[in-house]
Amino acid sequence: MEVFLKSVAALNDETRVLILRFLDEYGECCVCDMQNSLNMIQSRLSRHLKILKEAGFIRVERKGTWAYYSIRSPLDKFRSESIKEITYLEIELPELKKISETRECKI
Amino acid sequence: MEVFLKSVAALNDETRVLILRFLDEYGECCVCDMQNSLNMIQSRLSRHLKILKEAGFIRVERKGTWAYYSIRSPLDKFRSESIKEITYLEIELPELKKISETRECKI
DNA sequence: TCATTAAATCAACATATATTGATATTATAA
DNA sequence: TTATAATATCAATATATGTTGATTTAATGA
Repeated sequence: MEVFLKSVAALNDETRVLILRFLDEYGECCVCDMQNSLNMIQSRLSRHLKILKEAGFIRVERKGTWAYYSIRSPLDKFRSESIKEITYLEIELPELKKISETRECKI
Repeated sequence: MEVFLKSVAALNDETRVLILRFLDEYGECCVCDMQNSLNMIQSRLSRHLKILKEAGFIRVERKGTWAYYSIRSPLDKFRSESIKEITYLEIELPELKKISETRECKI
């Protein structure tokens, strides 16, 4: 029950649904790129990434000061069905702005 | 997005997960029987039933003063996967107390 | 019509969660 | 080391949601 409710609670927020959709579309992405692309302030984004991570939807890999997030793989049936369902929603996805690669983050 | 979030929000509560599991196990059931079986006060149960109904998980059929709730059928993929996932949770299910049939409700 | 019963809704309150700006942590490089 | 940049966490506040007891609504039968 606890694990299920944690997954469901993580899905129960428009911001997090958008983040999942974003990562599913563009693949691994660092926080500052998401800040830029999704136009979210850092603390807000960080909070939601933590919730999604602890609910088992995403994973992090640290590379220096950067944290790269991506959809966890493999996902169990319920989580992957959830992601699939989110894909069907046809959310308007902002374009990916990869400033991290230019070494000009300074967000 | 709105419909998806409504479904997810409906799942995001231990009480409602239990109600779904209960209805899935025992089939159509009236409110007073659920009150008794699940040991919930009427207003609480009624609120959760409404949320589940509006999220598309269950349906009601009125028979006189009684309201019979059951899992809606057919369910779309996400909702039926959710119900399936809930079944796997192995929730301890209280037994069904069918007092409504004895005509001695007076709850 | 009036009383009774099942169910729905309301009002008050308590708890949980989201947002923001400020601060802390961690890694890198000068 | 010290400064800087990326990310995480904290504190304060606002909003959403759950619980309860009281009230309302709707259907039935005397």
